[in-house]
Amino acid sequence: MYEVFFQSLRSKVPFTDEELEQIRPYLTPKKLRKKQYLLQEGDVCKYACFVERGALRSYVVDDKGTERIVQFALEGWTIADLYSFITGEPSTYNIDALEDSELVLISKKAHEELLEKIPRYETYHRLQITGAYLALQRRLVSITNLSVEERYTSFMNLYPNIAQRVPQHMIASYMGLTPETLSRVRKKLIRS
Amino acid sequence: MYEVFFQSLRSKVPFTDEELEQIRPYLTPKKLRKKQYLLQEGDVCKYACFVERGALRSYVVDDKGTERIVQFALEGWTIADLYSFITGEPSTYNIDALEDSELVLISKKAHEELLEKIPRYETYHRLQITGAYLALQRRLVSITNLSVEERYTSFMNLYPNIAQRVPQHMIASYMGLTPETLSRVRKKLIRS
DNA sequence: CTTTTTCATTGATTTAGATCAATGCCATTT
DNA sequence: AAATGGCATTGATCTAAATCAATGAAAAAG
Repeated sequence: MYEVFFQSLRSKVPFTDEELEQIRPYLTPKKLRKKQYLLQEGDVCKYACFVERGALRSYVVDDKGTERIVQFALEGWTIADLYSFITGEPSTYNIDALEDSELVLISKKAHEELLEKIPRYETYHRLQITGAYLALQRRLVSITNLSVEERYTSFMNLYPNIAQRVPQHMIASYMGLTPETLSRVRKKLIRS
Repeated sequence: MYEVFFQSLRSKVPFTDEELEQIRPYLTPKKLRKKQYLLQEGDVCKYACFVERGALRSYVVDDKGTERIVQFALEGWTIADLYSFITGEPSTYNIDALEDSELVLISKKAHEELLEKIPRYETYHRLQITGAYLALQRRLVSITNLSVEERYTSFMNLYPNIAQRVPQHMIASYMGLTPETLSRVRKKLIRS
């Protein structure tokens, strides 16, 4: 169990085997069927969630009831509402499974103890956050600087695996477009 | 020297005085006059930059030559092109001073040594990145979920200090609007 | 003090993308 | 096999913001 997670740990920071065994008891496995929720708006985000298998998404719902996808997480990715996780405030996010999934959960208490006791865990976590920050920044620049066509092709190049597994209207939502607009963009790109 | 920076360190992590003195030699002071560049597109970002006094911005230039402001940094903030800083690749960002400024620079080498030698520095840096990540995420949600009016008022509430010191067209650029549109939005808000 | 330059505002027009509405296609369910 | 719901596509229309253009005011430079 936890193979993918341990592999991720190892690939970023040179953990010893003992360290990994120290980490193990802090983890909780969880399975989620497609469409089941990990977190619902209004609840406190009690776990950081590493995806071993499957696919999740986080999204917010606007006034008109439209879902806006904030993040996808395939295997090897981590997903949570970090703000709620850190502050303990109710979340404005929903997180649910797009496919049957196997997860590794880390509670806030576990996370804090790991940060304190295992310096390399802190390093791992720092690298993870840094990667997430850089990805977000790239996304922000792509939103403000690229045409919708460019954004779509850049998304497809960056995340071909997401594109294959996720329905198109969710990609539209992630890109901040309506499904109709994305459909027309695709048509235009295919023609050219 | 470095008062604001040391104050920032202390406020987030309980450094000892000795630790702070260990950090000091890794730092480089720098003054920048208004409009001078800290980083230009195509150069490698060699320093992470903490603002002691003054104001900086980072921006990218699109095909049409329009500047898109990515970030403002007033005193107490850190600014850099983290991607270029980490990877050593040429930057796509420009960073320049909006006012005469006093900075604390940390070279990549210094940063890496500090991360290794002073665990609390790693913790400080982790907390900084986490804060930056959360701010970016809030910004992304505000772009995709809020009307332009709401975004503007939320920006003004969140960063009244920036609004006071920075010309309006730069705020428009930061928000991804033309100056004309921002002007009209303001007019509308004042009337109501 | 005068001359530039930078900046904010306002108006007229254009345009990209949203919205509204309908159709057909799979894939499940029954 | 029929029925249902989720999904992508297409068309017609609407709208928010961009663009183009001009004016003034304020700030900086000479």
